[in-house]
Amino acid sequence: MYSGPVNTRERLVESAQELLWERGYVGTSPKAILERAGVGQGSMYHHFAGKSALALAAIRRTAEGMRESAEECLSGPGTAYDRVAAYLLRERRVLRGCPIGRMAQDRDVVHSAELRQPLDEMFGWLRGRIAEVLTEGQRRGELAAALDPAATAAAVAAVVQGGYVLARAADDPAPFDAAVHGVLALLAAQVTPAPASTPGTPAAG
Amino acid sequence: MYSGPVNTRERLVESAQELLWERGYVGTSPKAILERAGVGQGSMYHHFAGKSALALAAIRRTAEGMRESAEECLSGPGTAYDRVAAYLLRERRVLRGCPIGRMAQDRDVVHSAELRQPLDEMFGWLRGRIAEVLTEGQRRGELAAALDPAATAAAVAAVVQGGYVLARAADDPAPFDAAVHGVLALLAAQVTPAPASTPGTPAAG
DNA sequence: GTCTATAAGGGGATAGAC
DNA sequence: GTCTATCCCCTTATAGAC
Repeated sequence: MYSGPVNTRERLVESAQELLWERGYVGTSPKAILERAGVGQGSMYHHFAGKSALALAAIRRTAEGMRESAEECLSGPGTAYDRVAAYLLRERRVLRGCPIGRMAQDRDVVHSAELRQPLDEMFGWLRGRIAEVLTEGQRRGELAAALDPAATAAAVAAVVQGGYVLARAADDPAPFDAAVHGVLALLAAQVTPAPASTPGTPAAG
Repeated sequence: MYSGPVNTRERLVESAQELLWERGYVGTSPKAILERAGVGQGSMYHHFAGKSALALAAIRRTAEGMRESAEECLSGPGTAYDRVAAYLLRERRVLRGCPIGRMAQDRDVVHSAELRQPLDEMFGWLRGRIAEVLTEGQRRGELAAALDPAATAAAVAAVVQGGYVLARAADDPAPFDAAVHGVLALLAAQVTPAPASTPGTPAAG
């Protein structure tokens, strides 16, 4: 039973978000969206020019949500390593996959400049934000100076997206968890050993 | 102009391989396969029970090809690091994505035990094979003993799959290359420093 | 073996009533 | 604003001629 917003436009967008996540762009028909939203066909074509316009609204909203939840982890407390770990280890319904990464596999989405833009912005922001966190860690002396923040950030983001792929292929979240722990262990080796809380003041005499 | 095999069954399988790569399972119609292969509808239903049977043959063949080309890199010369690097750096048409990883995003494929099996086997083999290479590197003293081979292998495989996703979202291979170099740099830090060519025999007297 | 013909249903959009 | 009716083409498959 539908239990979302009363507003028709909202219901359409939310239904589209869910269906795009489950079935992708090609696999999602306007009819299926309407049925899930519980509205007639006329309502959709009143609020949106067509399938792609509705999909654009849905993708934008999903990307914004992802950005917010990622920022929550990455701006949290602790060291740079802690914050990246918080992002990598945050609870996910792994087998559902990433609603934005999913779109990147869809021909119609990638071939449309308009539909691809939210994906590009979202992942561009994500890589940049992780790189910022890593750079900050280097400035604070938490992370090895030799680390390339941009490349490492791309690797971190890629592990998440690739983890979803491996997990779905296996129908088991285990490969996702293994990949995340693998990259975290590699990153942990870049953490500067035993920094004194006050530089120049060894902890024990 | 079609320039593949003369054999009708072969033409169907190869056409299906290409279209599944480009458009995914839902996005690929029997009609499109027939047109690309240049055969009539009756031929397809003579050789295959239907769309999914043809797709299964195509997916199996693609998975086998990927396995062979990965094995070529991973069984090459050099240290464990060299062999993993060879796999990660091998030439790829990045924006096309991975033909097998692509299938893992497709609902109809993942929900069918039969169609998902080749994906599961391929990625399972890949993670295992990379883990073997890493374990061998540890035995030879090339890699830090603390490294978790299975987790690291999963991370390596995930970086490739996720790299494709990031690159397609950006319509630019750069994020793929950045991710690959990021994980390689992290792995390089696990390489045992300056092993003597003959243990106990320093290079210079 | 390979072809064309045919069919039942869905995809995506428009028209127009209410 | 929201609904139903209608349209044309595509999808997947079957039938049967050659």
